[in-house]
Amino acid sequence: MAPAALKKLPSWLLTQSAAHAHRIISEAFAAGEARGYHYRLLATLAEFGPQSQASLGRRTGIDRSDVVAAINELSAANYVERSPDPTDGRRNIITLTPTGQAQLNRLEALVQQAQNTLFASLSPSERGELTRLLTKVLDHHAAGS
Amino acid sequence: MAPAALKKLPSWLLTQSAAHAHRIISEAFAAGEARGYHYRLLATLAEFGPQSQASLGRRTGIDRSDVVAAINELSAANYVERSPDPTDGRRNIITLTPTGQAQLNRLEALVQQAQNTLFASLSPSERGELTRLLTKVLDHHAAGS
DNA sequence: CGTATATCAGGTGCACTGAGATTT
DNA sequence: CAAATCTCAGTGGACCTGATATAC
Repeated sequence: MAPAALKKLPSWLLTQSAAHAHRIISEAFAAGEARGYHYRLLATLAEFGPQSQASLGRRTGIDRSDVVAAINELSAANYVERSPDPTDGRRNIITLTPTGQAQLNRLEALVQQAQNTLFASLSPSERGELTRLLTKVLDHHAAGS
Repeated sequence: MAPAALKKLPSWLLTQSAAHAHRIISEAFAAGEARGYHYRLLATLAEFGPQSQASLGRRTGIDRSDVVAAINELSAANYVERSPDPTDGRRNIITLTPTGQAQLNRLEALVQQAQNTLFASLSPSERGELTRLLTKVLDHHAAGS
């Protein structure tokens, strides 16, 4: 149905697959009253502990500007706490609350379910191979260029 | 740098890679005064010939609503012609002009260059494997569900 | 009648830019 | 001084929904 010129284009396959992924994942997160940014931030806080917004931005790949808005929302829901860094007046320290950890656990389950929906047509070894290839592409562009 | 919870998540790898792809491809198209929608539509017209906007939407995966706007732009640049279908009063027939074909050729070259930038870290066989896996994922979600 | 087409109006999530204020 | 951090305002492309008018 789609033109051959597109079906042979890796970048098109990538962005189309990502669109499906985005839709499936968004629906999953919506069931948990969340967005992708929320999950990324909560997961990063759980893994690396309390940290500044700038650090969260670098680790999650979320723009500094969008971190502000997302933390506002997470803070309003009492999933994180925002407090000034006593040792550096420029920074806020963002801390995951127990409520936030519980929400992260919920989202974690939803996101794992979504992986199965999204990659239902791939065998476990194919999923591993896809993961390996995408990681390679990503690392290349994350470092230098 | 990014948390392990994310780096192991295929859907995250997919959307992150797609973000890089989108950026690289967008810059390439900007050099040709175009957007992704324009390329998709021109390529589809070149491959399948004159057709209705609804048909273009189905083949490119572009929403019916956005097809209208994109065809407006392509038509203003004289890349396509929009004329009523004499055999069906509901339809417009969109036709690629010679100018549009020339623009498509330019975009084709730009998009191929962008593939090399995007997948520079993959060997030819790895690119083929990635294409195969993504096609499999895409076909699964394109058909039924 | 229901279905398909074209159009318009709008919303949302995501990525991004620019500017300002503050602190190191 | 320069550099980093936080915040706010705004842009833009991609994707999607709903409603309308018209023609099959």
